[in-house]
Amino acid sequence: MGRTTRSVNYQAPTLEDVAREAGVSRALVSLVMRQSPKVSDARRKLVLDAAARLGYRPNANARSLASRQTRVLGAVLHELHNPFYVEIHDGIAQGAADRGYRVLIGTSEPRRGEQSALETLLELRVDGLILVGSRLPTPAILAVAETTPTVVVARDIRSPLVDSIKADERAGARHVVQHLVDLGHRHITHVDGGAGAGASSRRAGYRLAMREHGLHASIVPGDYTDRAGAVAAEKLLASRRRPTAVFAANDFVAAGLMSSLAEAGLRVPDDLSVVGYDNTYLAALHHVSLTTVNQPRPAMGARAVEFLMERIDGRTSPRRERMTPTLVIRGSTAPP
Amino acid sequence: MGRTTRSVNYQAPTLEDVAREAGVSRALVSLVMRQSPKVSDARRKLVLDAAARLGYRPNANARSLASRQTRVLGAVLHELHNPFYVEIHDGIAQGAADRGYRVLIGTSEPRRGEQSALETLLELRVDGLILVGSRLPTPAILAVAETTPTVVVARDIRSPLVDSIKADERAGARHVVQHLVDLGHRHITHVDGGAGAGASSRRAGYRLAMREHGLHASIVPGDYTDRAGAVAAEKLLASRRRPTAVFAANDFVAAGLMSSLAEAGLRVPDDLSVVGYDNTYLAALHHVSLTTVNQPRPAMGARAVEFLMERIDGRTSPRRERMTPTLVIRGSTAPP
DNA sequence: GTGAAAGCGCTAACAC
DNA sequence: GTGTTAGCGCTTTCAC
Repeated sequence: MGRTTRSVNYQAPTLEDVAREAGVSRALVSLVMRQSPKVSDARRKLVLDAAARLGYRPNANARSLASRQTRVLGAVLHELHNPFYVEIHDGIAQGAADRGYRVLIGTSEPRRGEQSALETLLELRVDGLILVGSRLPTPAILAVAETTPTVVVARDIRSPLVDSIKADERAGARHVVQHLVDLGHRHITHVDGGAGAGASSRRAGYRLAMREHGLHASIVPGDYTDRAGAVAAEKLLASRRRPTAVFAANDFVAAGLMSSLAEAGLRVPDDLSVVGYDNTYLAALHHVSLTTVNQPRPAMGARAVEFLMERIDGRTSPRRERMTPTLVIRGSTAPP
Repeated sequence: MGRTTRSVNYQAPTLEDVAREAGVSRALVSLVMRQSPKVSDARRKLVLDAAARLGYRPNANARSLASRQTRVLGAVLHELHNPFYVEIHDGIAQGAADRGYRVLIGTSEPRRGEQSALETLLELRVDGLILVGSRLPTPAILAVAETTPTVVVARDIRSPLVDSIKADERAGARHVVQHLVDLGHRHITHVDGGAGAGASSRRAGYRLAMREHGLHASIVPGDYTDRAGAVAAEKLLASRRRPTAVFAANDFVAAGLMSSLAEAGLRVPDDLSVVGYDNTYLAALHHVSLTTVNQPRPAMGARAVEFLMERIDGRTSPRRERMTPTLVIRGSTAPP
């Protein structure tokens, strides 16, 4: 095997090396690499062959330093574990690829803030930024938007500096309540999502809908985790007046809830109806079969890229888009 | 509001701007930014204040061009949707942060190969690369390792150029078979993971264990998706000789399997035992309660960073680590 | 500690 | 079409 690793102190070939190998000028190589049309096919091939021979790979740092653009979009997902965000990212990746942009996801230690992820991306001077489900304080986001085109998804920000895309959470929550009321439920409890993206709107929508139906709103605090659902279940089981239906802040909460309920011997939907939110694959599993609210995730991501492109191209007027959520009825709801 | 966006043609302040603002030389600012100890506290503060006033953010491109290192690690996850890979990434993020490195995840359009994600990271000249569950052809990985320190997780590569970390899948599969045999099963079918990372080892481990017990191995082809599980369930239901237990390639396959089984009116584990693999949160959901094999995911990620650091520091001898998997027994298995 | 000077690998005018 | 030139924003000797 001899010299095992070239990795250490390996010197990547440069434009200049390629030019020398091909016997042409550096400028010509640069033009070829940038796919300029004003290069003869013969010389192009000459250069490309030389580059391939050397294993040349353009240095993005040098390139963006000189050109003042990176053709890279930065994405920060609040949670990599939440399939909801990941599916939004699918739309982002697709949209970006369609336009010849790359996407990099900034990450940070588990749960240690999005700020550091953001910072990395910013130092790289990405051309634009998409924040998915961000829980960053608004001022922090605005400060970023001041310097870099920014759009937020699954969160609302009212500022001319950023565009936002989210589903109409209030409407989604109202659909849920309407569905349960139609089934005959009157005692409907909401386990909320705490500070999670969209949680306050879902809570507000629930409150509003309950009032409209002349029903009493009752809210158990939680967050977007199945753990929160389990905790909430215990509270519900211990309460004097058990609801006949529970509207969980998202599918994870609902799953945690259902697990604890099952452990306690309660059956869904016979003893209690449960509704989730987000329509993740979790909800679709037959064992779970959760009635839930669907948001057009990939479409939301694709739209974010669209808005971002417009901003990169100079649009300054803000865009705020509300996508329409739909209720997906499965087996976790039934008449009381 | 006046001029709404500064984003467009916003000119980020440079080292020079900070130096001017602080009334010092550029070199001093550079030293401060790199946290050099040989700067007096007074001058340090002077510079830091000026930088804060201007909203200065170092340009990573310029920095890495000059210093020939980025302090960034690139990660490529085969699938963002698979919580198994994401939890490995948690370990990576943690390990990297502990050592002052950043992590960027390369992405590509859904399902369109890891190669383009890799390319982006390589052009950025990341200091090292971690491939998680990669399905890239080995030569492609070796070509990359030739130029950049590389380690693979949840995949094995025998080459002095790359380190690898994976759990002992064969052992995991044997645990599964042993458990089922102990329960009294003799007709155990394996729904495999096709070309998935580790799938062939799980298959081999299953085969081996079955032979050791003098049992007949029977394999239904699949891949790492719940869809594959559903398809396999139909095949099993249609077969003359239905097994009493199924060992699924991973938890997703198991979930799909259980869903289809439930639809067909079969009960798990009463009519059929099911075992998964990976111990994702899916398996832990009470509604699923899947017996499965656990791999120490965050530890695997952390170890990957450790190896990568050694390689970046110059180690050239390869490391291959096999982590020990453990069987997690839940409610999906019972005597036939 | 501090300042000057060179150069990292590339792009972008600009002449030829 | 092709070659020349001047930076992009930073780090890194090296002399002071």
